[in-house]
Amino acid sequence: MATIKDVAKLAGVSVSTVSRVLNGSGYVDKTTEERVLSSIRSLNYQPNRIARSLVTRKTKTIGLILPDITNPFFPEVVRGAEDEAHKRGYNIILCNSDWDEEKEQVYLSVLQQQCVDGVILVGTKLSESYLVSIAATFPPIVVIDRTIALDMHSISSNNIQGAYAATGHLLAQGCRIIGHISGPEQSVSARQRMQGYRQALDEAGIPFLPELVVGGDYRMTTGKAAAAELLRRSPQLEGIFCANDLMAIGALEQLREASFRVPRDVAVVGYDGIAMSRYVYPPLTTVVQPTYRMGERAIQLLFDSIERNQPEFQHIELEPLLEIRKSSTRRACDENASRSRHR
Amino acid sequence: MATIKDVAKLAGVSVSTVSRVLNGSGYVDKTTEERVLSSIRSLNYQPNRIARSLVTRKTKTIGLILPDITNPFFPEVVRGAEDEAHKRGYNIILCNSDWDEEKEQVYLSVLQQQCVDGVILVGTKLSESYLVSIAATFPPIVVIDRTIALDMHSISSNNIQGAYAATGHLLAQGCRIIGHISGPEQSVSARQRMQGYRQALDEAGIPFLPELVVGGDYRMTTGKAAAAELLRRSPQLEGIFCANDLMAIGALEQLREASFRVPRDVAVVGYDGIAMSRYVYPPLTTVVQPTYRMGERAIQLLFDSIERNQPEFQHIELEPLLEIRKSSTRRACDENASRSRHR
DNA sequence: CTCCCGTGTGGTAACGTTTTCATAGAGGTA
DNA sequence: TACCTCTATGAAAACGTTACCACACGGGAG
Repeated sequence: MATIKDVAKLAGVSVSTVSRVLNGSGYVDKTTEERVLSSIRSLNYQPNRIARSLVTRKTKTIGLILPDITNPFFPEVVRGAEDEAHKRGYNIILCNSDWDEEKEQVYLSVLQQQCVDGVILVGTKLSESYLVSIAATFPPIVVIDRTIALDMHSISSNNIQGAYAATGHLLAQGCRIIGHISGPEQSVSARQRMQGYRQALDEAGIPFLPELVVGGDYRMTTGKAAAAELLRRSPQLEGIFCANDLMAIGALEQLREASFRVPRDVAVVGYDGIAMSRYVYPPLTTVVQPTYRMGERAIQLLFDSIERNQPEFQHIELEPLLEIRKSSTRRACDENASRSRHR
Repeated sequence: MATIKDVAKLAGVSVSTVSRVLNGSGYVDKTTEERVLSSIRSLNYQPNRIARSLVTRKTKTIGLILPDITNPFFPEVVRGAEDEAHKRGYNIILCNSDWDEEKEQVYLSVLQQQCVDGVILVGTKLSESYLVSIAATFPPIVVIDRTIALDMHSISSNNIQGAYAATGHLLAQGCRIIGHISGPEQSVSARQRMQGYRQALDEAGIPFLPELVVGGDYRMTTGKAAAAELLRRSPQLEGIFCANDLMAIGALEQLREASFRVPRDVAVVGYDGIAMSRYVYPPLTTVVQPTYRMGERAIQLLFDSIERNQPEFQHIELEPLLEIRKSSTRRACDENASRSRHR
């Protein structure tokens, strides 16, 4: 690989001048510039980013830590982030933490050594106090899918509102006995979705029954088991609101195996709006989160922090959107074949 | 951030000694080592990878270029690669090329500037000659999902064999008029799958009819349209072998909308084994590719090239596996659908 | 006694950039 | 003429490591 010195030698100038041409900084004569550029071309020179990073202390690299890229909620977040990063000349380093705090910490430390310019944490399990404590020695951090009150960027969607809309929809479909398969207890968003569920029941004057809530962990198999448990506890069940789509899909499977008809016997609503939700049978009503936008916005926030040096921390809350499909439309469930929206 | 100099000063030794402790290279006295280690701890020192990379010319970073992380075939490949990379102390830089040759080239160049130690190309559209031509000036490259004959690592699964098994399965189910929704023409794997399809028909003594093949591009909507076209051309259709699962899922949707029963009227088989395939209705028979393993093996190959300096290029071919589900089993297809509960 | 080798340590030149400072000519102004 | 400013350029010091070389000490072999 040719270096800046080779270019300088070939063009008959000093490395300083080549550097100035490269960065468009300082004065450089028109004709020398052309000479330099042609040397660059003929040597097929590409500046070494590592060397550049060492002196500028910027790597144009952003670390993205998420639980598991295999989980269909995350790829779109990543895509949003990567697209936006690429536009701005940044690269993304991907890390899978498996919802494991320790692994998250390891990755954070690796990223710090790697001198990334920023970090995006999706669905982190790290405590707010820990995050705030490391923020001082870290490049800017954006937390997605979790609201951090203090000195840190965060992006989330309004889980309470989304869950409230989902449960409200089930009520509007005539369901009165509505179960909830919740997310993991430590998860803030899971708790918020539960809260939205309770709030909707409250406002409809329906008492909250603890036995109608089964704890899950966002995985498909758990959703299936939870649905079975729910049916065991309350055979009269009319609707299930699941804290995410994967569990809802597991629930659909259980219902089918137990010969319940969806939505006629039991209506089901999920959460997240993963691509798969549209193609299960019956197509799953779900609360769509703006995942792509979340990744995109995260990069924008980091960019503002890094390049514009904007110190104010932003807490962005995006709106989730209830997308009604067949799994919950009891009124018009048989005749109305193509009511679902296509994007 | 503390540097190696700070550590050296605090421990009362030279930077060389600290470096030796850090890398476990050369002689260093037991007690000095402890003194250095405790200085490292008390300063919370972390070696700067950028500086290290500049001199060692190794970044412990691997670039992974794929078409679109949002496409459910890829996350598992990425996960396999990332897990294996993490074990070995490497990081992954993720790039989405959108099946766009130009974007692939841009990313390759960026990765080269970034001095990655290796590159994984998944489903690249770049020509073999181009790849071979850049290989000389590049870090080691592994091509996944494409066999490169020449001087380059490659990992693929046997597409002909997989497609042959899929089509053979449809024949075994009694299908005689079997359509094929193919992948993009430029794609080698797509052509191979077509070849396996033809071969199976051949051996069963069934003539190959060009009108039973509709060209697709691996996307769901195309699969849907292609299925419609296939039904228009040949209403007697008994089976469809799709070159990937997404198109198969699109086909299922079309068949449902056109009131064909799957698998009784038309049996459907997909390819890839994406997670979603299990949860559509009816569950999709598919040729499962060992995606996780492909990513994993790719890293192993790169690792051998980088650290062990093994020069021989390997062409690994993994076995795909036909996973039979309801979308193609014509014998026992009805019972489940009509067993709904009445109360 | 001398030589050599194993051990332990420090000094310093890389690595490929950017950045800061110095220099110098050209042209304008007082 | 003397001085300043603008333009154009080069030299050299960073950036934080590793790697190479030099040196010193002790002890065993000859």
